[in-house]
Amino acid sequence: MHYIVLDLEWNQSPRGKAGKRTGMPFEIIEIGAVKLDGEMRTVEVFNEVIKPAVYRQLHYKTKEILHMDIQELEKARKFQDVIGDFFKWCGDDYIMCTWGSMDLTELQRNLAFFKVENPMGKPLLYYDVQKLFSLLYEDGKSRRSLKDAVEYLEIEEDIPFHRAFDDTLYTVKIMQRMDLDAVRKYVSVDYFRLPDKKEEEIYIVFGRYAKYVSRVFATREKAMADKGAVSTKCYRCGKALRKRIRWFPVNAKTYLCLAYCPEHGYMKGKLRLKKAEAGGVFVVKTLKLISESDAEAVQMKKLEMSKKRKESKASSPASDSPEPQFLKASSPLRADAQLQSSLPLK
DNA sequence: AACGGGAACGACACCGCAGA
DNA sequence: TCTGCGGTGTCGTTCCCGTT
Repeated sequence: MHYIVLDLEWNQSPRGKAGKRTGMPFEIIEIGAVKLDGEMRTVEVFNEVIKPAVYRQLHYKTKEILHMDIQELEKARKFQDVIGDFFKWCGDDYIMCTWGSMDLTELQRNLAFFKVENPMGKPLLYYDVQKLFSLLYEDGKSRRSLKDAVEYLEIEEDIPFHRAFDDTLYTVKIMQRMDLDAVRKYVSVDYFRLPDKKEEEIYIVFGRYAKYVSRVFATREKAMADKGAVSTKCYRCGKALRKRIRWFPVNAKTYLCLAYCPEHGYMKGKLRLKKAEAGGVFVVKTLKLISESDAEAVQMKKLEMSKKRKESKASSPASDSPEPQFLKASSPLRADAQLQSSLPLK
């Protein structure tokens, strides 16, 4: 099993949205990759630029960021040839590692656009090294730039950033300094190719949480009506849990819920609705066993959402009643927004 | 049954930061 | 300039429920 540390550079329409080709917002113009063995030792490298077929001029931003000119690209081979060699070079037992979550999506978009067979696994699991970095050194959510991470780990900045192979080398150095074993289980899922049917849906149990990726539904309503999509099963014991707080929206795309496992305690659910590439929506749900105080936080979040709205309403008519309206709002909760059973919280 | 006010919903804009 | 992600803020719509 090898690690393929990959970095791509791409270009976009020099005329902005006006000149954008459907199915190809970004055209890959360079591939850099390093193959590592299990001990993080370099086995082989791959480094090649690609002749653009769609956007034959560089976008000003691309020019600004990347250190390359169009003449260099014109001499290169075309995408279909380079990518064929690249996958041959990869072999067939590997896991991709990238800095950030976009490279594999864009790679697959380019494959689809040029009608090249996609040889990568489905579901496509990979390591997002930027995320692993955050899990190890920060809060697990922050997204540091590659340069920041390099500086943080005191890696010598002896080559410029923003060339595919050079950025790959920096990513490799970061991986070599990381305690990869500590975060090994935190694989990421690429959402370009989604499950077609129920049997293909993705369910991964990590140490501290579980993740589910649904198939594509025609509408948001159909997604939210699907049993599997909205269920809250304990990932420790498999028991279908009763919700203490039903799914409630925290913004246009995110919902939270709170369930309770008699054996393992409170479990928080977070559900995100995402747009699929070919239309429709799919669900990414994470379930996490949490402490009682975190469970209270979910309850607070729900109350906070309603309070915020009340305040924004109350501020407009400028009515100065001595007693704020929301203090007496203990009863008029909508039936579907009410707690299903009384919470032993606070 | 019709009305109206307030709570809740939900679609959308926008932000900030990452990637190119 | 464009995409992705996680988040906040705004505002029109929908729903509930008490009043008539």
